[in-house]
Formats: sequence, structure tokens, C-alpha cells
Amino acid sequence: MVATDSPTAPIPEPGRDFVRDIVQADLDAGRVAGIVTRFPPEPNGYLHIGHAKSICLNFGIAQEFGGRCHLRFDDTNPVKEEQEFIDSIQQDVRWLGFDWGEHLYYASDYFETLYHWAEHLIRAGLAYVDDTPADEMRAMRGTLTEPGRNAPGRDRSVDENLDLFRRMRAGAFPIGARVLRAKIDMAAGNMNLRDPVLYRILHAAHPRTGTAWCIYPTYDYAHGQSDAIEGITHSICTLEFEDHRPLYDWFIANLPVPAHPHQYEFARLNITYTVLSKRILTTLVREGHVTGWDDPRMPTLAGQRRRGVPAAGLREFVRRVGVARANSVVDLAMYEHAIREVLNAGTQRRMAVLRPLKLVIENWEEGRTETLEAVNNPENPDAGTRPVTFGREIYIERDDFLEHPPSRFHRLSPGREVRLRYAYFVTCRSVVKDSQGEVVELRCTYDPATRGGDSPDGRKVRGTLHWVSAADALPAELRLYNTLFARPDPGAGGDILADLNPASLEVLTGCLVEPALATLPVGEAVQFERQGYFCPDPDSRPDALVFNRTVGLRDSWAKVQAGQKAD
RNA sequence: UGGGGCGUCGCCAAGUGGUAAGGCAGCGGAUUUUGAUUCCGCCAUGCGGAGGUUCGAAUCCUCCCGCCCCAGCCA
Repeated sequence: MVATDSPTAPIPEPGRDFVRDIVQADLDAGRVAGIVTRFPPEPNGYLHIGHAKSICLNFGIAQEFGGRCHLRFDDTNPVKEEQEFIDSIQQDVRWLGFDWGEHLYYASDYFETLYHWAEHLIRAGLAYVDDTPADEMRAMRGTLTEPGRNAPGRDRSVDENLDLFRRMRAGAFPIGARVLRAKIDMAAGNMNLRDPVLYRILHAAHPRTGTAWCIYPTYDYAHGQSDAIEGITHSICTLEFEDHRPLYDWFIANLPVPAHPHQYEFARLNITYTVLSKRILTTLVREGHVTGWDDPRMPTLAGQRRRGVPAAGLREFVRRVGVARANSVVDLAMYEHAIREVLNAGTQRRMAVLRPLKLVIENWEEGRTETLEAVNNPENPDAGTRPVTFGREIYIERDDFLEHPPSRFHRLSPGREVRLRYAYFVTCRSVVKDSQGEVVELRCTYDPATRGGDSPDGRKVRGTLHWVSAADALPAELRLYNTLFARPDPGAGGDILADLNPASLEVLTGCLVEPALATLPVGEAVQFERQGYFCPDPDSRPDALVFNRTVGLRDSWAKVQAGQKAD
């Protein structure tokens, strides 16, 4: 043991979770020589934020303890699995920042071994072929409070079982005609032990094995044995598999497996206003409620990536949430906080006006322009500065002007002076309205002595506004996203589709952005000052810029306003 | 009167017999050319409830209450 009481000793990692404690204890006790984990997705959909928790846990533990983590596709059900998902999952795990090296595996790689082990169980009298129809089998399984009944074929001879099972493999029977079952205990309190199905007949082509098989192992039969084959030491999964652990252990104990892995369960992630269920996400995509798996409103990694969420933000979020065994629902605000934290530090600032209002500076000569210097990132001086053009006509945010300002409004109003960021102080002299009485233009004057935004006489101004120059601003479409669901607990009312938020997407056209934004690569995050974090969408073209709002800035003024309205 | 889990601040979450970490949210205040960021302060005499053991209990015992998972030839 190393002494840790030295004042200069590094402080041990705080907030370790129970899984890491177990791993550490196993290492300390010599129960395992090294750590091997795995992330085992079924390729039947895209990965989402909930998977990110599992990925960070499994790959993170491997990294921290000098072990390795395998990426293994749990591809035991060909009717639901597709190559597209196999590809997207690999892309998403890499994007999240993890590397499985050469340890890419498929449960289907083990089909032959699994098959031989099934015959082993038959020979040991621990498995039998059952031809009970599915609905009858369900009835005979009993209920939560009543034991099940033995199937008629439960006591078939080993030879007959072997013959039947081989004919199942050979394709002698139609879909669903027979299954191979483990002979355990039809009266077990744990339903998973009431003679679970090991193999079912599915005459379906598999993305990897094609038509080589017409019988496929179930999750229960395949998972633990795959772990054993790969030498997984800690098989980490979510709570709903806890009841399966006795079965997991039963297979390991009764089969000639090369290793004895152990399963540990943690609580899955839930987030307010969010659905993390592959089944429902699939429905949203199939029924067209969203534009696809990578719709920026989707909680998929592909969607969040397109929206502009940095992988580091996702990792930070997962780290803050922790790992435990209690079911919980994390506040969406915590996710947004982690994203802002990463984006604030690493993102350049630009100016963009979402809802433009023209502002003309009357004492600025027609045709004259000036180049001013804008800071790229106040959090990082190394990011440098960029030139921005200023002139007689500019655009500001409509929200930044109010003809009759309430108290505490620090922005522009008739007769009031504000600072234009990096530019000058301007004072509103008059307002131009259209026939409807709507404000369409502001007439202002500027103070030449305030160039750059500082007043030599030390006078203060309450507000600083962002702006773009009319001469060179570029038009753009901005897509603002709100929660996909309108209530914090989608589905709690019974119909989850009824909870979809009709205002989840707000498209703003006619926005104006500074010209430096024209060449920003797709997906690269920037902060639009005073507005939020954005990134160019893949739909963006040089002559038709499109930006996604990843997340807005914190807005305490909005809170004040909400408070005022409530009064 | 089936089996398996879980209950610590509004939301996450440490703590495993020695007198309740931290984060998010919220509320004050300072700084600020983003009403952003940053910084400072406040925020559980209390750990689902009731008993009990102990000098001492969120931690041990008993009973009770609540919530979650399981009856796919899904994972």
C-alpha cells in the first residue's frame, strides 16, 4: 500500500461508483489478472444518450484500470437487425471518443460454439426440444404467483432430443415449430428459470451469417457464453437484467466455458422531457415524426452530433450523473449545463441577428465603412481577433429595442444610449414605423469618441448589443430546437405520441450573420454572442447557410421577464 | 402469503457505527464591451416511516410504507 497522507499526494479520484469499487476490489484480491469489459449493443437501432452512459462506463473502466473494452454486437435476432445499424453504432462509439482496437466481435461469430454447447446441455440432460406452440407455452409458464407446468416433451430421451435439435438446425421444421429449452424449474419464483428458451427457429437471413442458420440463440443463452469466450471479467448491464443473473450463472456453471465472467447491473439513464427507448425512437423515425435518426431533436448520438453537441459534453454529463442502482430521472438542465461548459471554453464567438431590425446612424457619412476588431473567444486569448465591418446601416435584434421599456430593461429605447459590441455607443433619436404602426427602422447617432466600445469620459451604458453590418451580412436560416416532448415525463399520460411537442422545431429565415461564418465547416460549433451555441447543419450550402442551435445561453433576463409577467 | 431490486435537499449523488461531500436547479451579491462566463455567499438538527440495539445510527436489528423490474420463441 502506498501512503496517501502526504500533503503533496494527489487527491484520490472522488465520486467513484460501486462498479469501479468492485473492479478495484477484484484486482486487489487477485480475483482477476486484468480488466476486460464490453459494450454489447444489438444492431437494431441507433445509439442514444442512454447508451453513452454504458459506453463511458465500460470503456472508461477499461481505460482507468489498464484493461480493454470490446465492442460486441449482440446480433442474435436477424429479424430486427440491419447492417446500417452496425455501421452507425461503430461511427457513434468512435465519435464519443472510444476505441476498441482490434476487439470488434459479434455474437454471431460464436454461433457454432454455442450450438455445440447446446448439444452438451442436451447430453447432460439439461436441455430438451419442445414443440409446444408459443401461446400454449405461455399459458403453461404459470403466472407471477402460480407455478408453471412441465411441457409434455420435457422428459424425452437424450438421443431423441439430439436428433430433433439437429433436424431443427438442418431446417426440417417451419418457423416457430420447436424450440430448445433449458431444463431448470417450472416452479421457480424467478420466471427466467422456468425452462427458458435457448434456440428458436427463424428462417430469416442474418446480416452477418446470411442463410447459414435457421435456428438462432436467444439473448440469455448467447450473452454470458460470449462473455466467457472473450474473457470478459466484468459484464456490466442495466438493472432489468438482474433477474437474468441466476440464469447467466447457470449456463456458466453447466457449460465447459473457458472463463467465468460475472454480471453487474446499474440503473439506466433517464432525462426529463426525453425518451431513451429504442422502440419508441424507432417509431418516431418510421412514422415520420422526426426527419430521421439524426434529426437534431432526437436523443440519438447521431442527432446530438448533428445538433452540435460536443462528444466531450456528453462525456462530462455522464461523469456528473454518476453510476448507481437507484432508478432516477436526471434534469435536462444538467445535460445542457455540461454542454455549455464545454462549448463556452472551446468555442469562437460570432455575431448573428436572428430577427433583424434596421438601424441607421444619421451622423455617419453615406458609403463610409470602418473595420473594427472583435475578440474571438474571451475565455481563450490565443483564439485571437477578427475584423468586422461597421457602417451607416446595421441590423440589431428586434428584441433589443422597446419603444416603451419596462423597468430593468437595459437595451435600446427612444433617447437611450447603448453600446454596439466592439463598435460605438449609439443613441436612438427616432423611430420609423410602417402603415401598421410596426417599428421598421431606428434612426440613431453615434459618438465617434467611443470607437471600440469604450467611452473616454468614463460614462457608463447599461446595455451592449450585438449587430451585423447591412453592407456585408449574409442571410441564413436558423433552426431552433426545443424539447421533442412537451412534458417532463413523456408517456406518463398513456399516449407518448400525444406528448410530442408541436413547437420542438422553430425555423427562422431571414436571419443575418457576419460574413466570417460563410466558411465554417459543417458541425463546427460557434457561439452567436448573447444568443447561444450554433453549428452549420449538413443542409447548409454556401449560398443558403443553415445553422442549428445546439443550446441557448443562460438567460437571466428571460427569468426576470417571466417574473414580471407573473406579478 | 411469487421472485428480484431501490428509497439521503426540487433533480442527480457521496457516505458502510463517530456526529450529512459534491454537482445541477434556485436565491442573494461582486466583476463584466455577451443580462454570458467567472467569483463569493445561502440552500437536509435531516437521511421513506415507526420502534429497538449502542456512549453514539443515514449506516446494525424489527416491523411498516412507497416506487421499479420479471409471465417474448425481444434484448
